[in-house]
Amino acid sequence: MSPSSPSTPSPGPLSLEQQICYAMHTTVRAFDAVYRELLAEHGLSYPQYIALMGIAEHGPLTVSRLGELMRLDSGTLSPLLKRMEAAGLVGRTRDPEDERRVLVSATSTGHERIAALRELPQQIAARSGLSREQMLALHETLRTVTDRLDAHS
Amino acid sequence: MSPSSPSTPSPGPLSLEQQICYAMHTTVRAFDAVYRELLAEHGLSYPQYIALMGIAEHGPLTVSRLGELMRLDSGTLSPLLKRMEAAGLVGRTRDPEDERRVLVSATSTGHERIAALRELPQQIAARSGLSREQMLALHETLRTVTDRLDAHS
DNA sequence: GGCAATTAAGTTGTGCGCAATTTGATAGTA
DNA sequence: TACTATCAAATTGCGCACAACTTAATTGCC
Repeated sequence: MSPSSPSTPSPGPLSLEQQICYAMHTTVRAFDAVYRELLAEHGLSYPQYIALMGIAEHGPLTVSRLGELMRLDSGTLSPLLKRMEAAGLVGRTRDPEDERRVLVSATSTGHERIAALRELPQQIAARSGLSREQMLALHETLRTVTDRLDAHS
Repeated sequence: MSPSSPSTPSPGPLSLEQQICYAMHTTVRAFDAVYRELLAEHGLSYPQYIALMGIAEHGPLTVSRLGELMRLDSGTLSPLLKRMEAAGLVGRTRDPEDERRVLVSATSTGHERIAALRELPQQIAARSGLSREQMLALHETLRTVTDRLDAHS
């Protein structure tokens, strides 16, 4: 009987290389390295780049709203935003409407930094070697997976 | 002119949600949460699970070999392996052939832990909601992307 | 043999990430 | 009004990750 037969769903312990978590882990490491390289000269880390993009695009927003966007909590965002504030990229002010909230917005320096990175997505796309169709397919698959994983919890 | 016309490759700064790095970041966060939940009762973190799989499968191997497999350096692996040794999951011994090297191997407890996690890949696959074909396609795409990203450096 | 160059792990410092807790502000209710 | 509950952000503690450096062992070359 073939090991891929439908009647043998678990043909022994799955090898590491066959597991999706391993593939994801490996790909993320590779992406990380490339972003690190391309962002270094702009003084941004990969999470900072995503945060700055989100802040610049979605206007002044609260820490928890940014947290929903990035799937990160205040334990991660608070120190990250303080570092970005110290770097002059974002401003943080208490919301006068509700002093519990902190509104984060991009400074002009922050906007300039994002503008200077206008070409980054294309650079990454080029390095990834995926066609536009493959890129869209991957994007769609990632969105589907994320939604499904979320649905369970 | 349509914004997706071939003659307009960069129709203004790309929105965060359209960027592949954002999709990857989001998906990884979602996967992380699920692995964290399923591995908690086994006393393993996600990186420890991958490391233990690799060690159990690829026999006694050096720290640097494991580093190639996981794309991590000694700065990450040394403390991680020490924690796993303290937990009784792996053994570390200097290679008598070359005292610079440290050979890492899974203890019987480590093998048992992996055996107890035999069903994890299926559980993850089920939660991800991808068909076998979609899973294989995603896997293939990830491998391709990783290879291409590596090729550039 | 002696000695510089290389190699393998480990250490230090900084940043990202989460769980659990704390601080401070708002909302609700007696 | 006062008291409790809830909510937002920050803090603490621990683990993962990399860059840069250190330590110790091996190799290569004289």
